[in-house]
Amino acid sequence: MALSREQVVTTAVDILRRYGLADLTMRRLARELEVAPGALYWHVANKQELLVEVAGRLLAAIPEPDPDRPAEEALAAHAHALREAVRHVPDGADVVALAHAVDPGSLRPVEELVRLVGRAGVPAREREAVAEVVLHHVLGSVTTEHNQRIALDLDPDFRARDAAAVAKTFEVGLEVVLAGLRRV
Amino acid sequence: MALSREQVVTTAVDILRRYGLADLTMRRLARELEVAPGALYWHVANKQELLVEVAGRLLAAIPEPDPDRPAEEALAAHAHALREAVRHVPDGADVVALAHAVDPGSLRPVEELVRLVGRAGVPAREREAVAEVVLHHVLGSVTTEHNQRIALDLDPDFRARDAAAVAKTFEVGLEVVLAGLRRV
DNA sequence: ACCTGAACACCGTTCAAGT
DNA sequence: ACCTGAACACCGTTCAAGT
Repeated sequence: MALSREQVVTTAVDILRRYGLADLTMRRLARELEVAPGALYWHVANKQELLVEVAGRLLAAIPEPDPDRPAEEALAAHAHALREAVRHVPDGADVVALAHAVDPGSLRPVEELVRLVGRAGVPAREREAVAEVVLHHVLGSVTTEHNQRIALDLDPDFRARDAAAVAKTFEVGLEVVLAGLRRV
Repeated sequence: MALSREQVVTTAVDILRRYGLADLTMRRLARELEVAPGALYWHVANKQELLVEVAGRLLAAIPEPDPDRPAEEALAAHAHALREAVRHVPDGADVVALAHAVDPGSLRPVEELVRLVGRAGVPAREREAVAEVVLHHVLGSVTTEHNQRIALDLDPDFRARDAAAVAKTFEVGLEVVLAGLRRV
């Protein structure tokens, strides 16, 4: 049976989940699918387009924000959902950041984030700016957390601040931004 | 006269300034220095280490924060200085983000940022978390700005929001974070 | 001490030619 | 329509051997 775009993207997500971004190469992906590398370019324009699709998949399970909840609460929940979607996939945050950079507006949950910021009272002109702050915080804190994990594995002296404290970083930062929203 | 680590790093910065990160390869760097690629590995352990050094150079001109200024004012000025240092170098924000990820604590102005957050009244336990929010905002907004410039060049229809408005994104986000600091 | 030559094990992408 | 084979133009890194 013929290869499909669907199949290409699914296998790409699989490689990412299992081995991380460094192993997600077009050639490796072709090997996994038992086709020649050139075959992929029938289903996908290039690697960038593939990564945008992969990022979409990572965030696909995030639920639409509940319109009946208080705006700020829904915003916090959405930020947590974004974080969780990306936290357990190696280099997941980088892939989403890349996709957002390459093709902003292509990620449904990011668009929802912008609308939530609006519901929280931020005027239309400033919504995207504030949503970017939240998004950068989510993605940045996940990356920092992963790197700290690596540092911990590599260098056992690096036990100064333990893993639980590291994870709390996210909450603190999110609270600062939410407090800022109330004041501006 | 023999090659030196100094010379290697300086030329790397040069290539980055002129052609961006995609062109900053070990082989290209060797060509520019008129040596074999292997020669670089006498002066530098690997590409990661080189990029950490390059990031340090990009931020080297940032002045130490003025201890006599009000904390919040000094913090805002420092954030602006970080932004300016990185804004005019193609992929400068990515290089700094990478260096910070690979070797946190290696960038003097980032350490100063943490101390400024402390001076602004954030308790020691939460200083790093908040400093990361500011740093991610600075680097993230520069990346977004650059990508928007590219989109503008590529697709003239993308004139919806003009360049000046795009640059203001940074100010809005920074104000939200500063307001958050006052409230938490 | 410092560098070259040559290799190893890879990349992303294109494209004529096949089915 | 969909894929292969083969090429093009690259990567980062290592290391024996030279000076």
